[in-house]
Amino acid sequence: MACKGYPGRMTTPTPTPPTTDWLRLDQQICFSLNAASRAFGGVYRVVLKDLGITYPQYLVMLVLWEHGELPVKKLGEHLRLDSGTLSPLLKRLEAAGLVRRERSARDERSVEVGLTDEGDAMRERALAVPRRISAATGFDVDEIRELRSRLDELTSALDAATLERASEE
Amino acid sequence: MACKGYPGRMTTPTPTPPTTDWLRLDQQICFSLNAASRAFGGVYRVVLKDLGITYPQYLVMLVLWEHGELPVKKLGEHLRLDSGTLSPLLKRLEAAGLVRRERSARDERSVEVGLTDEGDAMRERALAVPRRISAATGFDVDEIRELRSRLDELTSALDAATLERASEE
DNA sequence: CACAATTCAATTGCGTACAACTAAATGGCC
DNA sequence: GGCCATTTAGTTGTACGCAATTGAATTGTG
Repeated sequence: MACKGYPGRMTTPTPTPPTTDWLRLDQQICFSLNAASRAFGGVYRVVLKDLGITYPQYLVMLVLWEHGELPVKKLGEHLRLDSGTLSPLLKRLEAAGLVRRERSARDERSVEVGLTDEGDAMRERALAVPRRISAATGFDVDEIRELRSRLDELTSALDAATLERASEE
Repeated sequence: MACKGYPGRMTTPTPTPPTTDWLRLDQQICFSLNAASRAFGGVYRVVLKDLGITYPQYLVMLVLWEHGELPVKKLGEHLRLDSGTLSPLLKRLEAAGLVRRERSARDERSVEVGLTDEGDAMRERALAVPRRISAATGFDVDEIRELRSRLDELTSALDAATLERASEE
């Protein structure tokens, strides 16, 4: 590295930001959101170690436990994920023996994803997960519900805004 | 693929889940959180295209605009990120001409990250970003603040829980 | 001063995310 | 039936995020 020795500073650090500085990190809702999301990731990593799957893989299993066999497309709609993310993820779940993938007979473009016996059996063990996670948040059920609905509102608004901007071009 | 032809279903889709099914996707706060975080990502991707940086890179710039020159370690503390994430990210910002990295003279282990003139100048253009993002959320300032503090509580609780579990082993 | 423990950035390896593209299959439409 | 737009997974390339490791520099202790 070394970057040829340089004395002291490189640039004037913003002299005196106004009291309402819209660029302050702690003002950014997105940062709090991102941080909370990653903090959850940390807890799930610990809790899911028993099951040997990652958090996104756990989400896929949730959908399959709830809905049974499903084409990749539908899976992606439930999870907000596209095939670029799901294809390799599903291959890993398949390699782990938890799901099975097969071309649909009626529509050869579609791939149906279903649980193996082992994947189905994991549901029992997974029942302990939500309680452990819930305990880690320190929030009660009503607080969680409230926060959840707020976040879902936010997501809807953001999705709508993204589509608007995309269509402006 | 082909998976040797298989007729109909693969596994019994859970027969009749109890009314309070803790494994339902829409019950998971983490999913709402994750979805909101990625929805933000989408909006930022559009808004930040003008500046030619990604959202995590924008967060780094926020910290540098606010605090001026900083060692990688401190940057990571502000952002909850480690060198595994920051090192390559900072190299990209350096390649883009926005930041400069140099070994500290006092402590050769440490690398000081500072803004270039170009990086400092970008601050002006970035002032438009928070307003555009805020508009996209459809939330007013108080709602945002409320949500932010809730999320920060959540993050603290989750971090504490992660540390507890880690120390249990 | 010597030497072990610690600190710090970088690297490696793995697993998401997502845009852009490819290729196969399907469904109108003439 | 032949043809074209659309749908669907998969692949490629780029960029996080994080655990684990490496290697250099520093600090604490005798």
